[in-house]
Amino acid sequence: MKDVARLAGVSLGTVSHALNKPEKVSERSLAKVRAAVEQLGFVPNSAARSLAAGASRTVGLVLTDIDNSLFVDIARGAEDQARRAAHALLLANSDIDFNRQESYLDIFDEARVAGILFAPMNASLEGVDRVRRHGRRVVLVNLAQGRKDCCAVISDEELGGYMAARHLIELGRRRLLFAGGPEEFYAIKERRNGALRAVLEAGDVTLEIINCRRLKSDEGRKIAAEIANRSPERIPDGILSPSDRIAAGVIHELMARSFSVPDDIAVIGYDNNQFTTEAAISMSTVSQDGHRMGSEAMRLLLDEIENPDHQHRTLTLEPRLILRESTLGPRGKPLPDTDGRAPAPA
Amino acid sequence: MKDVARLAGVSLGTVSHALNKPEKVSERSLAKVRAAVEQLGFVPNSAARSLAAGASRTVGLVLTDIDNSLFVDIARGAEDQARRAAHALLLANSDIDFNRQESYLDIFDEARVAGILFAPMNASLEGVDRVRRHGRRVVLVNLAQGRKDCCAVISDEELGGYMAARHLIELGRRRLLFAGGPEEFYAIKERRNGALRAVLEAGDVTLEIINCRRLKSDEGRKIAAEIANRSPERIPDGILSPSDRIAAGVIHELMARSFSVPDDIAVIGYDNNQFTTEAAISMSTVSQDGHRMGSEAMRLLLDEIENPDHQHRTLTLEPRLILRESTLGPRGKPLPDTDGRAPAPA
DNA sequence: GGACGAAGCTGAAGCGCTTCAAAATCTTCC
DNA sequence: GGAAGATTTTGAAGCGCTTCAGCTTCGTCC
Repeated sequence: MKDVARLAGVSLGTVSHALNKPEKVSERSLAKVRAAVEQLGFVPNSAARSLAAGASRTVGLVLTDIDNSLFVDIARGAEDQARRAAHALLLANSDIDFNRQESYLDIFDEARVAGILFAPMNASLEGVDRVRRHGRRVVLVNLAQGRKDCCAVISDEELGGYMAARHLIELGRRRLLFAGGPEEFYAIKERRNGALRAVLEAGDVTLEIINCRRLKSDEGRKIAAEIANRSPERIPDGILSPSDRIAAGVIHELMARSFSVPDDIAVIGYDNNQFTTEAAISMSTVSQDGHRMGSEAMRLLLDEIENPDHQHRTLTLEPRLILRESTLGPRGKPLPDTDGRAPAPA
Repeated sequence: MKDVARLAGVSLGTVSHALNKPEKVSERSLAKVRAAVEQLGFVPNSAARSLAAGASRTVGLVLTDIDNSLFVDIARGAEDQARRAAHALLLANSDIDFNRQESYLDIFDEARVAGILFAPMNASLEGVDRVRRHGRRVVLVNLAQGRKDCCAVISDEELGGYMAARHLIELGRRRLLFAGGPEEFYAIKERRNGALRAVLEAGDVTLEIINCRRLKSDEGRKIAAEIANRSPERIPDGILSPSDRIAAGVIHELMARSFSVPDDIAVIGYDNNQFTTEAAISMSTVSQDGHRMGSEAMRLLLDEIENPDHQHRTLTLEPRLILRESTLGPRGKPLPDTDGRAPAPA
C-alpha cells in the first residue's frame, strides 16, 4: 500500500480512503490511486484490515450436514443476502461431528468474523455460549432450543408433521404409518407430534409408528418390505416420514413389490431434498425453504452487526407442503420443462 | 494477550512462545500462561497472527457446484487431510457462477490464506493466474487444462468413459447410446471419446450419441421417452451417460414405460453421486473418488507450502467402476449398510 | 571457584492497514 | 481582497500478534 501511495503521489491515508470511502476523496486522487493499484496489482490484506479496523466483513456459517440439501439451500440463502450487504460468506462443514463443529466455531471466533450463522445438529450449544462470551455474534438456524438470548430462524416442525398427516387424511387415507428416525432428534419428535395431532383431530384415523435407527433409505426399504408381508388389513394406506431419504426407500421398495404409489399407499417425505425430484416418481414432501431460512438468518445477523439497538428475536417459518406424484399420482407430476428441445440423434 | 502476560507474570514474548512452540518454554511458564489463558478466556486473534507471521494456517477451497456430491466428497477429503496438518479448511461455493468464483478467489487472496484448492468446472483460469501472480499457491482439482505450472489432481475422464462402455459391451450389449450433456464441458467430451474408443475397439458395436443441453434428470426422461417410441430394432440395449442425474432420469422413465433395467436396457451413469443409491434400483456408475482427489490435492498443496524445493505435478487418478443393479440386475444390489455415513435430520 | 554454554525469557520492532486530529487547500460571499 | 467555512489531505498512532537479538539464569566441568 505504501508503494501505491508513492506511485500515486499521495499519502497512505489517502490511499486507504480511496479504497474504503471513495466519496470522501477528490476525483483526481481517486483516479491516481486507482491507476496505481491497477499498475501494481495491489491486493489489500484483509488480515491487516480487520486488525486495524477491528471488524471484518466476513461471516462464517457452520453447517452440520452438507449432504442434506436443506443445509445447502440455507447456505445459498445466506450467501445471497450476504453478498447484497457486501459481506463474504465462508462455509465450514462439521459433518455431524461435534468436535469439528466446536473447532470451526473457534476458528471463526479467532478470525474475528463479523458474525456466525450456526446450523447445528441436535447438540449442546456450549460452543455458542463460549464464542458469544467473547462478543461474537451468533444467529442460530434450524434449531433454537428455545433460546431467547440470541436470534434464531427455525421452522415449525410440529406444524410440518401436522400438515403432512393432514394431507394424507384429506386424501381419504385412514391407516397412517409414521416411518421415523431416532427420537433423540428434536425435529423428528416434533414432526411425529404434529402428525399425532392431525390424527387425533380427525378421529377415525389410526397412526402406527415405526422408528428406525438411522435416516437412510435402506431403513425405508426395510420398513416397506415388512409392510408388504402383512395381511391386507394391516397394510397402511398412507405413509409419512420425517426424512425424504427414508420416504424414497419406502417408495422404491413398495414399487418393486408391485404396490402402486400413491393408489395403494400414498407416501410423503420431509425436507424437499434434491432427490425428491430424482426418484422413480416425484415425491411429495414438506419443504422448509432453506433458502429463506438462510437469508432471514443473515438479515438478522446483519441487523445485529449494524444496528446498535438490535433486539434478539426468533423467527419461526411455516413449512410448506409440496405435492407431487407420490401422493397425488400423475396429476401431481411437475410441469414438463418447456425450455428443453426434443433430443436428436447425433 | 497483554493481559494474559500480566496475569501470568511473564512477558508478551513468552506468552506467544507458550502458545506456538510450547517446547521452547519451561514447564512453569507454560502452566502459568495456560492458567491465565483459561481464566481470561483468551482467544488469539488470527488476523493479527497472520499479519505478524505473514502466513495463515487456513486453506480455502473454491467449489463450483455444491449440489454435485463429487465436490462435497472432494471437500471432505481435503478437510481430513488439512486437519491432520492442523490447517483449517474454509469452503466457498460459487454455484457455477463465474463472477462469484473469481470473487471468492480474491477473498481468499486478500485473506492471505496459506493456499487455495480450486475445483472449477469449465471456466477460464484467469483468476488462478491473477492470484498466483500475487504468490498465492493454488492446486487445481478436477480440471487441469493441461497446465504444468501448478499442481493438479484430475481424474482420467477418457478412461472412465471407456470403462463404462467396455462394461456394457462385456455384458453383451451391442447397441449403445451415449446420453450426454453439452460438449462444451471438457469432461463430457472426454468421456464420450472414451466410450467411442471402446466401441471402435469392439468392432461389432454401435454407439449412438444424443446430446442434451443440461445435466438434469428431465433430460434423461425425455431421451428415454423418445427411445420408448422407437421401433424395436432401433432401441438400444445399453445406455451410458456422463451424468448420474441424466442416468437416473433415463432409468426411471424406462421403468415407468415397462422396460426392464437392466434386462432390456442396461444403464450406467457417472460420478457416483449420492442418489445413485437412492434411486428405484441402485445405479451402476463410474466413481472418481472425490475423497481421494480432495486429500491428494491437499497433500500437494501442503507440500508446496512446506517444502522449499517443491515440484509441481499433476496427479491423474483412475476412475473406478461401481457396479450395481442398473447393469447387473438384482445380483448387483449393494450390501446393506456399507457406506457408513450417518445423516442427521434437518 | 570461575568460565562457559545451554535454556529460558524479555522487550522492542514491525507486519499492513484504519483512523483521527491537525494542516493544507479550495469556496463562497460580503 | 479576505475571513469563515467546507473539503481534502496528511502523517502518526496503534490494532494484537510474532520474532529476534540480547539478556539472565542455571548447570556443568576442569
